[in-house]
Amino acid sequence: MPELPEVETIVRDLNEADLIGQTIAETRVLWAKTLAFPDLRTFAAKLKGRVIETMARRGKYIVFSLSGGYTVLIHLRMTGRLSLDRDWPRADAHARMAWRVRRKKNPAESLVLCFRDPRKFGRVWLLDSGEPSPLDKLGVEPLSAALTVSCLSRALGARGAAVKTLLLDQTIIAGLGNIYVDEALWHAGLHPLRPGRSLKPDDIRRLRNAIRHVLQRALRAGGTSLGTGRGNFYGLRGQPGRHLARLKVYRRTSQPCPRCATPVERIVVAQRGTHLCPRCQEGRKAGS
DNA sequence: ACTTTACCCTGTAAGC
DNA sequence: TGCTTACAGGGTAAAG
Repeated sequence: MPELPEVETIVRDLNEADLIGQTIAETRVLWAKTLAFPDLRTFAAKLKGRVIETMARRGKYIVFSLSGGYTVLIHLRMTGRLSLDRDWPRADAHARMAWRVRRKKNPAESLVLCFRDPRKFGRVWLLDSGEPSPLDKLGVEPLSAALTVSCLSRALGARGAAVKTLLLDQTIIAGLGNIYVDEALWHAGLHPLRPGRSLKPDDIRRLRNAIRHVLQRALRAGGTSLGTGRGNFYGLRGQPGRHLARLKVYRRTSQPCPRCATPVERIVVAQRGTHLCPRCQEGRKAGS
């Protein structure tokens, strides 16, 4: 389940590959619903001949800026993966979309960017300049200087919903998912069910620091791979993330809290499995 | 305007 | 062993 550190890892991999300045020669759609705005007739035609100018990340979106003002967005959702291959996917039940890139120096050499997604939740957008974009709705980038204590205080302080629910809301902070929300709340010593408006200035300050700490650590480890299954996270070159061993509570139900050895508890918040230390994150439910 | 629920999907693990 | 069922979850749309 790629969240900010995983998506950022892939974008960094992409930027290390020789893609900037190269031309999209051909697009193949293997699962039509992957297109967020189904316009199959024009999709491949609009992309043909476009030059890749930049590749970046916003929230959990991968953003390709192409010549002519076009933007391609890729959201991996739960199980999406990208890879760079020598040829089109063959007999690959999970391949959903692929692009052949023509290299300036060696046009004969084929390079194919392939999007795979067993669960079919991932989506791809093609946007003309000025078109409404899913990026418009995104909140603050948590690793940017914009995530200040006062910014977080304004966003959370007026809301009655559980702090975990608010942190998962991409219109408030862009890029956090289930793993890093649980981890950040543990680091901050905050119960996931605490209402946003119950948070005091010091709670907000700890939360802000915890979010950045957790994301930076995960990023340095190349993301989190949970270890089982094909839906697992892998980078562009198929490398797993190394952050799993550093998780404090996520998917560690009944195992000792690394801080106080109390068994980690699992509850459900916002329809998501939620992991916490009932002692370190205790008694803060009611607020005040 | 806000909050909650249903839905999209299929690999994996648990249950019989 | 083989089949069936529950579960995982990001985001959006519909419902409350």
